[in-house]
Amino acid sequence: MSTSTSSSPSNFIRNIIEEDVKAKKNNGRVHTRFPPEPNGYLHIGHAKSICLNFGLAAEYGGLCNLRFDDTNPTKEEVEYVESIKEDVRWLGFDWGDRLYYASDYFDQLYQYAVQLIKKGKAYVCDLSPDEIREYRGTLKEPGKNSPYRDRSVKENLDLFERMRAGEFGDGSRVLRAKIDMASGNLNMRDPVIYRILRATHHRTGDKWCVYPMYDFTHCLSDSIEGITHSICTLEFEDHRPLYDWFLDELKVFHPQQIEFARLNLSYTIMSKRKLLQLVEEGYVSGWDDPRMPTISGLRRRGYTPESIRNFSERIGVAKKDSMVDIALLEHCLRQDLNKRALRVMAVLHPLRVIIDNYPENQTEELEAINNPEDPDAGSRKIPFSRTIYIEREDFREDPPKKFFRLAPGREVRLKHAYFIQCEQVIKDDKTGEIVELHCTYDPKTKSGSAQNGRKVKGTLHWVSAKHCLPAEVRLYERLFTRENPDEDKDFKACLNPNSLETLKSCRVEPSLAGATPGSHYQFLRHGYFCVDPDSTKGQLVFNRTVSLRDTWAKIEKGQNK
RNA sequence: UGGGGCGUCGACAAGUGGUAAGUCACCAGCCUUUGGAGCUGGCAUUCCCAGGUUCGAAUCCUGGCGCCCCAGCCA
Repeated sequence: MSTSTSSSPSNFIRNIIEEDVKAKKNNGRVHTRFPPEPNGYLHIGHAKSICLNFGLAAEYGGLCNLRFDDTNPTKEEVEYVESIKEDVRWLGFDWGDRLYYASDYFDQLYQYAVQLIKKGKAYVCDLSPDEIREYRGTLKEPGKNSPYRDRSVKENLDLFERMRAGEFGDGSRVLRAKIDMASGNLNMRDPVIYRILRATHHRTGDKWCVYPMYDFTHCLSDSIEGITHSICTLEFEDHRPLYDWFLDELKVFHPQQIEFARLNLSYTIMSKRKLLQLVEEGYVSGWDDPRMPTISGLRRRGYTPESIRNFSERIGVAKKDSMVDIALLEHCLRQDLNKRALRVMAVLHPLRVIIDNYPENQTEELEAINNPEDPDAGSRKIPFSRTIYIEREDFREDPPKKFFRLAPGREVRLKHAYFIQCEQVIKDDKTGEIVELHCTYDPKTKSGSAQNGRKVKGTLHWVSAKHCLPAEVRLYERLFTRENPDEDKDFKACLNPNSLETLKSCRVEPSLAGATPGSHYQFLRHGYFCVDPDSTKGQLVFNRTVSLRDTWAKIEKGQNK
């Protein structure tokens, strides 16, 4: 994956690294890491971070670790670590033999804590959680010292050891860093660094009943791994002074932290907590529901790793809070799929068409190109016969201006086949619904062009009734109706009730028989679709990944105004 | 003056004292056996505002204004 440095847009992190390398800082070494907590599935926001960290390392000939920040056993599960590994791999990145867990460092971390105690820089505090909060003060008023702040080193060492040995109850005591209760930065007001928690950890089991807090763990884990550039999101800017304090007091390798703005995407939410809520309360079918912004959801929806990586590159990296238009993500997707997706014909809302002058029992095999964007994709044969299905919306009994599809008396082209002309409309006597069309074809227009140069405005896709395959098609719209669902008091209030439409009686061309889950196609004139794992032998199921740009829909919308 | 950040087109985003890149979106046209794709053109006399320094300021200085983050024994 050699994204050439020259073509990559400049950003402030690249500039910093560039200078560090030039100045031979860390001997010119670049080592990053992607540090997720295994408490949920990864989403597109994480993808930005993954691409950044792995991308930067690759670009400067460095390394990138995958490390799980697993310091809270009450929220973490192996299911999540497995999904995270799968997602990072799927995105196209390789952590080599550098798969780490903060829990691997628990012994070392414990020793670091002991060192702080010995330096008189940490103490065991018996205040209750409520009391700690009270003593912390407020944003504008300083806090006050804990009555336990001046315990002797000896007593602290003894108490901390007994905390670890399980002598005290959960939450009864904590180990705190002794810094400054009057600091304007709340993170510096004697933060908790160890708490007592009797919970089985997914990796260390019941070995520990004290667990280090994130702030203490994270910076020291980066230090232990020799991370040169600790890239994280903006909200940790306030924590940097604390990290600096730990690192300096302990006199260990000091990574450089750089903060950037997390990704916000229009019409979607990125909060793991809220995503979990959608899953648990059944608003979606799971973490990999194709409407979810999770990596697994995007994958099932039909997104490609290439499109996500390209997107990550194009949104840039900065410190400004921003909201990226989801149209950009969709653009990257279409751009990728346009080049690689095989074109096939599928009719989503079938309308029967009988070609009266076409021989009753004849079938022709017509040549169809697989992808006009890719000559190597070759071509295939598709069957044509007297009865076909076309898209219901491709016929209008009373066509509006600029509608150049089929209508009574009109002639259009059937893609790869013949020109047909509409002769008769058959309706249901009771409902008035159009049930079928009778047309005639011009045998001299085979493969779609007239010998006499006659032009036709519209080209329709179709399938042969006798040969087509049944299929289910799932159409997705954005999950939320508001550009920024987080602005709502209850983000679920703007959930889009029409985010999923399931079409059960679709017809697709026979070449799709045996299509495997995950494969991408362009349904001509509709959009890009992929085969869903729910497909069975008798019933193919397709997800609409993204629609094609629809100029007609835009025109018609304008006409109705 | 609690602390920390951030303000460049509708949305992203380069630019780091030499006279506003690029992308998405949008608009117009060309082309087309996908109303797809592609191609061409348009789209910030101005960079949150006001002063100042300078031959020259988005970039430097001063003062405002606006937005985001922080009071978990979560990460």
